[in-house]
Amino acid sequence: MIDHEVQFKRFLQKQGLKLTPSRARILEAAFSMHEHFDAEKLYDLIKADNVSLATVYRTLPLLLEAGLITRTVRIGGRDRFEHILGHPRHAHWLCENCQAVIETDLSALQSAITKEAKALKFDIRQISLNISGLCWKCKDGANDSQ
Amino acid sequence: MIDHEVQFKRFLQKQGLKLTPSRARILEAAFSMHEHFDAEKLYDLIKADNVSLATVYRTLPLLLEAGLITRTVRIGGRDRFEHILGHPRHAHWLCENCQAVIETDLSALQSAITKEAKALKFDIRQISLNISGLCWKCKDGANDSQ
DNA sequence: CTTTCATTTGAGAATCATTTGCAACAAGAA
DNA sequence: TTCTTGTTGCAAATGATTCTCAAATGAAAG
Repeated sequence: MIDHEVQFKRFLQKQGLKLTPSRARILEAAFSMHEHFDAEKLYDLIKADNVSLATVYRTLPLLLEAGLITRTVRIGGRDRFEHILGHPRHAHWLCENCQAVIETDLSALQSAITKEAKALKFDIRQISLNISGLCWKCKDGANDSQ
Repeated sequence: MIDHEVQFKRFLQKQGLKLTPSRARILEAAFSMHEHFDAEKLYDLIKADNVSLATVYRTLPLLLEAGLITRTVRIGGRDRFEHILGHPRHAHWLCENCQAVIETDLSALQSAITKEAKALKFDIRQISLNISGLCWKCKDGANDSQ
């Protein structure tokens, strides 16, 4: 059993839940994605295995709570996620024109945020830094705004 | 005419649009709120003046583009906004348990972000730093998770 | 293996914030 | 006035997410 599967199983058991085949399949699919994904994209990947979209939606919050995935940007009315494997904390730069998503390291900000958290006595579960605007491509020439 | 109204009018004219009574009313309502608000809350405030919810939804993006309001946190499936007046950039700390929203200054991070933007040649329109987790109240005693 | 009992699941219906289509309007230009 | 273009309220449409429910499954104990 792979590392993150063990982690998920442990998390589920702590809540009296089980690592069912469907859940394992969803987890696997999530970790097979090396970019952002949304519920629909995940579903496309596994619907052949007879896993319903409802179950995908039911499992996503569990993965979130287990700390195995994070919610990142929201595009076109859809929540996007990404798994944590090899994804150190990063900021998302979202171009309003071409919808491109650029990622950058967050470590420069990390310490400032942690310090603030200590002052607030806040227990951080997730940090999400999204900066929207225009990427270098759309900023100059491509004035086809909208 | 108030300052932000002038600003909105100017913005609209630049796109060949007009500052209609409905739009002015929505702008006014948005600036009368001194906390976060969502479309519905705004609508409640002005429906007596015969402004439709559809127009509220149509105007929100305009205010956003004009830089007069920002989209902040998303709670209960609803987008929340806030006007910029007297609201310097800040982070939102969202408690997953009691849904409280705490705001803190962003200036400590501002420079790091600006530096990164320069490197990326990215034209920043909006910065949104949301940190979710547990506030000091819910972190300790209140273990009524979920 | 069988019973028990809580958890899970797929399928489809239901929700609910947000968008859109449309016909009536308003305002400026010609 | 007439043409054109943007605007609005209303109602209907959309679309992601959630819920319902009866059937299936799983773990534990006999």
